[in-house]
Amino acid sequence: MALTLYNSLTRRQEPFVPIQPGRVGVYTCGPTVYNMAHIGNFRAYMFEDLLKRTLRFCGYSVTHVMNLTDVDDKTIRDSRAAGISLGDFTARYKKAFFEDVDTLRLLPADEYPAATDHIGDMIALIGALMAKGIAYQADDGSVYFSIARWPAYGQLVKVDPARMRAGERVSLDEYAKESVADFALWKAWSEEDGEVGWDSPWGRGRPGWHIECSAMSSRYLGPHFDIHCGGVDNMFPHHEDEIAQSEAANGCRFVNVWLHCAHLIVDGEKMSKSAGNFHTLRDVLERGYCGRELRYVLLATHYRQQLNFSFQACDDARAALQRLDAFRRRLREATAFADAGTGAAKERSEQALEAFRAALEDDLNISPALAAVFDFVRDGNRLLDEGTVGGPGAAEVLRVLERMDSVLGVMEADAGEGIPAEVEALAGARQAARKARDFARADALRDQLSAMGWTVEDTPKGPRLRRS
RNA sequence: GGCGCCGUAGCCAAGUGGUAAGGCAGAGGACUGCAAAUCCUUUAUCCCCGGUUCGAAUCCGGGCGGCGCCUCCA
Repeated sequence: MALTLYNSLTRRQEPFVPIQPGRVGVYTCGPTVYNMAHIGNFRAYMFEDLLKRTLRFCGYSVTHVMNLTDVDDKTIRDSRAAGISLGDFTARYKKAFFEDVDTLRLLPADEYPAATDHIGDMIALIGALMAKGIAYQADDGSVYFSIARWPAYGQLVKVDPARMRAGERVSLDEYAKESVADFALWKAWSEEDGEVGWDSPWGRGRPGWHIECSAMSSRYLGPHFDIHCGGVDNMFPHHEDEIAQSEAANGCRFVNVWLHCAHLIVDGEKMSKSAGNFHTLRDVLERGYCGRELRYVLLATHYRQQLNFSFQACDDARAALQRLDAFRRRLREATAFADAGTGAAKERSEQALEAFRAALEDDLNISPALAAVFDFVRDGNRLLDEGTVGGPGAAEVLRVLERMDSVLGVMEADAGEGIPAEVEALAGARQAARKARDFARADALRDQLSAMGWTVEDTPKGPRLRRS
């Protein structure tokens, strides 16, 4: 079996074939840095993280580029409202974004190009389109891409330009365009832009939204690369326009595989500020959940499936993760036990890893992948109960579990498990009380430990302490 | 109006022609001094109505319900 992915361009699942053997270039649409990213945004970044980790798991070397949109209507509007420069304003949210990326254990991209650092690349791209006569400058001073002069337009979304509802959501000042479907490449400076603007062959202004992704993706990945991702809402017009601009300017195919993830909804409803169900990562953390718990929630639904977020789901995730943690803890301990033979462990491990791999290779089918993990946990626990796994066998099982986690990224961070001397002493006293069959005292000590946040588990090999 | 997605146990969620994975929660049991952890057993007329088929959650038609995109929203 090999990796297959659902390509939005062909609307079918197809084998993934990289342009260069063994190497994959991935571009993902990143945040517009004008506020805190919400959990819906992170759903998309989580899916991209899963893709990236799966590609690596399958042996590919991945180059990942994620843009930061730091100049657009909203960043300009809100920075002015805040009375600070665009750069100072977006810097705040860039910082917050990277903190969140870290909390959610998203693997960092290789490049995070910001739009404002690549204005030159965009001007060059627009220049190429002007030279080819595909773009034009309208009476309002802005430069537009002419769909009429690019018949290949509309590969991703089957839109009929004639059917587009002119005027409905098109601001009046855009009537300068030759056709409603034309989109801005360069927006002429206007009063609301304040200090923000760059000089160009078409006068002072700023780039349109779509052009940044075309310019920055080809800058870092070349004009033709493997995979481009984003949320479904970006298919049209953003990605459609990117394809048109890039292919028209560069004269070659832009992207081989387009992947889009479905949206996240909350308790069955669209997430919105007015509905009061709008959550940022920080909101979730304030409710007492940790990054990996939200990570699990965002990861556990297939990316093309609408994800229904709820705090119940966070609770479920916590319990599921504790099960994984407990299993790993047992395995760690068991590596120190006597060798119980590696046959059963090895066979079961290979089988589990294969099932896990097969599921992911099937368009990142996470549910069966997780099922493979939990089946493995159950069988592994059974072998541990039976005492048929120890020493090298346990190490083998542990190795496979950690290999799985290289994709999931949800297991307990190692943390040296430092047990305070005081806790250790109480546990020792409790054990002594148990030996003396003074159970009332033993239970009192256990309650005391519990109040301090520690759980005692009595195993055949002695008590085990863990944070609860 | 155009394009598209979805409806499977109390909750989340796979499966897309041969009588239903997995997680959480619940029930019973084993283990334990009691617990915890773990294991075993157990919990589904697959939204409705027709149709195709030897056989449908799975394909087709029609309903009902939820969600998304249609110019800068992941």
